[in-house]
Amino acid sequence: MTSKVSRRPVDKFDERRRELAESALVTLGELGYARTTLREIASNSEFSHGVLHYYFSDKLELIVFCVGYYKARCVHRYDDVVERSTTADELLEGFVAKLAETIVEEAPMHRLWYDLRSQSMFEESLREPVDAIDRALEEMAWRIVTRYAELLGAPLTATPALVYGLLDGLFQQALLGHIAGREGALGRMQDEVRAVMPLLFGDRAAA
Amino acid sequence: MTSKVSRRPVDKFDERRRELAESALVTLGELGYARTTLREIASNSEFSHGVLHYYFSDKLELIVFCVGYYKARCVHRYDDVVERSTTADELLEGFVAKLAETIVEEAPMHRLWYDLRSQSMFEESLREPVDAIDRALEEMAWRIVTRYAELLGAPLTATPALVYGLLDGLFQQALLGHIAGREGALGRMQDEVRAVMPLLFGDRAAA
DNA sequence: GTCAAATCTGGACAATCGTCAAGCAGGTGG
DNA sequence: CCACCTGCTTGACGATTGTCCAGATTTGAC
Repeated sequence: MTSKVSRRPVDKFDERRRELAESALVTLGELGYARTTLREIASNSEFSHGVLHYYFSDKLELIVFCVGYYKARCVHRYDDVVERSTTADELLEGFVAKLAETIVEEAPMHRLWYDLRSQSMFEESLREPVDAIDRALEEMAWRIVTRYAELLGAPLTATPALVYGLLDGLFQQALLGHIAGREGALGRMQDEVRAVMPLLFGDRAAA
Repeated sequence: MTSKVSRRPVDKFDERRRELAESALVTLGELGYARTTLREIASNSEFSHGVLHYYFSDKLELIVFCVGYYKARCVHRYDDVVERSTTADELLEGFVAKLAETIVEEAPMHRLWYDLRSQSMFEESLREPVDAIDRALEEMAWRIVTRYAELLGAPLTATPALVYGLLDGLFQQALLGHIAGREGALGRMQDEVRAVMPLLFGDRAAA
């Protein structure tokens, strides 16, 4: 109906690629980029290790595909908070709450992200897809602060790169602290974000 | 003369360990943690690969030793600027200049640092030495901003963790941009740091 | 000079990796 | 029923890895 042939190889093919990418991301989140092997990925799926070369020409292509697949699900993590909030304070509190929540619930994915970003400084092939995610995350942070400025009614002088750099640095430190088991790492990060956000705006920031 | 026995095995032993750590750091900076092999480290030194197990029980112990060795040389990178500066503006300009300079001249070491810090989220054994460096870097950043506040005569409300998180985030983005060959990445970071520093202080920050 | 300890070499080991290819299962079209 | 394509399994390969060790070499004490 949708096409002349009843079987749609492209859809099936891509669907299985995504399924394998899912298993690969679980493994990558557990072991990191360096220690992840194709056999371990396969053992985390319902297939054998040989099938990976049927759907991916290369280990690197698999990783790159995973990076892109990972991107799609995480760059809109705060959209709900941004859209639903009606006051600046509500937005800020919803934001810091979700920041801590995602560190607790998705720590393996976040440490994988920082691992891959580090690897991109050594592996040329990773730079483009990694940079694409970094830009998408930067836009995500920008959507938050512009909406915050709107609700606050204060002028926003910072640049997207500045905002993302600041928040990402605080987030990374909190993730490190949380994985290392340091108590209060998340709460401290929340306080830091609460302290930083008003600084990005004009004089009315005391609210 | 310096001791009863003319031969000092401990000193010699440690001296060679440092020598090998030097070669290891060169290799690690080029290839990253994942792709660095003991044979490659040895080929970057004047010894054969077997000697590494004479001075280090394990590959991991070698890496950990390298991390600690690396720490000693980098945490005082800005001490000169801090001590020599007589005005707040001079300190800030010296700081941002040195930030860009170290990215250009020591990019392999910095990407290695971020690589190792990421690995510490997967490898338990790396957490303690990595965290020690992170704390030392935090203190380094704190020395800079406290001196800056002193020269500025303005109150400093931020915490060490906040200051380090912010600066480290901006530094990391600049390093990524520089390694990826993006023009203006360093200059943009310098502008961002110049914009952020005054925000950490009281109202007199417009200077 | 002699001898033993310290130092270093280079090859070998098992384990593990990415990759590949030959072959099996199962459904589809003719 | 046969031929065929797709999806998948299994086992093997060459290469590379960390590790270990037997022996060569160097060093320093006497």
